[in-house]
Amino acid sequence: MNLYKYVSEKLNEKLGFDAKLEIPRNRDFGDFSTNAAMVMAKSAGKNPREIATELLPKIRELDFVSDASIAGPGFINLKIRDDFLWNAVQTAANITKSDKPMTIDMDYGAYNVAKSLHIGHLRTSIVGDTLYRLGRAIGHKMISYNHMGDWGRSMGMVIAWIEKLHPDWPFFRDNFDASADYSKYAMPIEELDTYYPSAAALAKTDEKFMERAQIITAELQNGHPGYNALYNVFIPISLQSMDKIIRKLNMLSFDNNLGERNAAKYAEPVEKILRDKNLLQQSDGAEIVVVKRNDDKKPMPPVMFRNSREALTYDATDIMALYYRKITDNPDKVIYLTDSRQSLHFEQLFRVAELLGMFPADSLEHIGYGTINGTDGKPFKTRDGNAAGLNDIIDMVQSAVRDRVAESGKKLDDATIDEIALAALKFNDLSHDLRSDYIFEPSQITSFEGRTGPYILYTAVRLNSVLKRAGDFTVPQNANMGADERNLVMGLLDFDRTVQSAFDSRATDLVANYAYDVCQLVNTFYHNCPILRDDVDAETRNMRLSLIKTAVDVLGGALDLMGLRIPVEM
RNA sequence: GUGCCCAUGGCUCAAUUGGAUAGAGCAAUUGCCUUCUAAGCAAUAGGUUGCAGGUUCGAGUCCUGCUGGGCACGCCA
Repeated sequence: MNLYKYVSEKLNEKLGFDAKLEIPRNRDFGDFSTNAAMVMAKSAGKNPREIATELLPKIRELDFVSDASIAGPGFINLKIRDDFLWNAVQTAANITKSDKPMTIDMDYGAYNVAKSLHIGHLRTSIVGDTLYRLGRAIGHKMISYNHMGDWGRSMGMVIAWIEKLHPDWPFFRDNFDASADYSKYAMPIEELDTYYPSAAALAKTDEKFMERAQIITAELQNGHPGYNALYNVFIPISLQSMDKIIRKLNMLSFDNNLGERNAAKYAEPVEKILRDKNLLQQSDGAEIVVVKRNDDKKPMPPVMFRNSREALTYDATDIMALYYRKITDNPDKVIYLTDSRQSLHFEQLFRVAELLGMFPADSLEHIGYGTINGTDGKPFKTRDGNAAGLNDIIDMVQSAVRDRVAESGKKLDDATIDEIALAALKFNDLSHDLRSDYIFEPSQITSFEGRTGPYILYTAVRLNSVLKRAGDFTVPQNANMGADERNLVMGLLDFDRTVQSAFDSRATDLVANYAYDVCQLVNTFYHNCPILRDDVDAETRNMRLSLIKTAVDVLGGALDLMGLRIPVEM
């Protein structure tokens, strides 16, 4: 039930005017408020309060309105009838499906093969997963892509490094036998993870090594059998390690783990379209697509399709990936979720897609999120100055929860501790505005007072505990609500609206902050309104129990959208 | 140099996308466990929304200029 939408539509219908319904910041003003009179006054050249006085009787005719009054410069404040609210709140946890469902490709994660996940992958993973769940809940057909970095220079670096370690391995021989089984060359993930950083460090000082890596990259892409066989040895190892983190973060698994390598298969058809449309140009030995327009005020460099060493760049593979999605999903929208530093790249990419006639500009969307910084305001690093690994961060939060539990004398199993830790980590990430940077302070994440994920879980756990003790109860037809109960009802009735606008504006922080707001209302109610005490009469008890049930459903719904679960106890 | 983004109590973040008295959490001070889980509730204190103009019934939000910060700008992804 989307109360906001319902009231808004009925009100506009009654007034014959498209007014904007607002929820007053100050609840004393009423449940809803409209500025219709002030907007109408402008075109009519009249006093807003005068018009408001004319509108008031009409508004009072609406059956769900218990009171309407004029305030301030001409706001009309509404109060909703309690019996209407009580009836409405029974379906507060339901999410309204979209009346025009779309097919939406979501590109997030973008994990790199043979490079362990680090803090830079945190937001794209967590927020991407939540956006996906939001879209799905609203009824869109969501298709997720982990566009893996599995075909670029880093692959050449890793292979070059292995060549350095094991020059005697068969992959590097001229008489390589592609039909043999090479699975015995598989290395543990911990070892594989060290290859890229080592190679990258060496390449910085050793030009010859860098050159070798570049040659290998090009040869790999052109089908060199030995390199491809070796590549096929370490790819599954890497995929397994990604999968482990995905499960640790309680993310939905990707519908597609298809990256640059898959995209590169479509080089030919894409290049043909580019040539047919006469879009490819030679420049300094490279092939480029000019995307600059005459009316551009900002610099708009060309898109690099193929570099002077004849390797495909990520510009090229991104175009091909888009082509692949067009011919397989034919989506209404493609949403990319990456670091905001890639904004220019995506603007260029979208222009190429438009030039190719593949996707209109408004069907492609890039959401750029800010960086996660340390207290110094610079990208978060571990104490030794390295980018913090995702596994290390998760472990750190988990051990902090373990300490906290030990301190309190509670006994919780490992699964519960992991769930609490995950809530701390994910809520922190989701509750921040996507577009801005935020500061990641381990001590703040791991202290669980106030505005945190554990606070939300704790609230839900307490509610469940009451429901469990209470046993069966009946939902009363009507309710005589006090202020705390009524405030909670209004909060719960805002769930559907929040979900809708969170997806519409791609703002996952709305869901997280909503959950927190509801918890505050719940906890005030919980504190002030006894339920199972002997002096509470049956009618009141039933009313409060049904309210708690709905609150758990709503909180559970919000938590589910964040990929979190309510523990049994904590 | 060109362009994009940001600036809100001591700290970390909000503000229904132009609405009414700018709200939370942390840190500080204080009260509440013989009551359904105190990871909780309640109270006090803390603000010229970076600076200067402008737009209108109304600006933290929109426009202009300035100051300070972040980021990007063809052969990495």
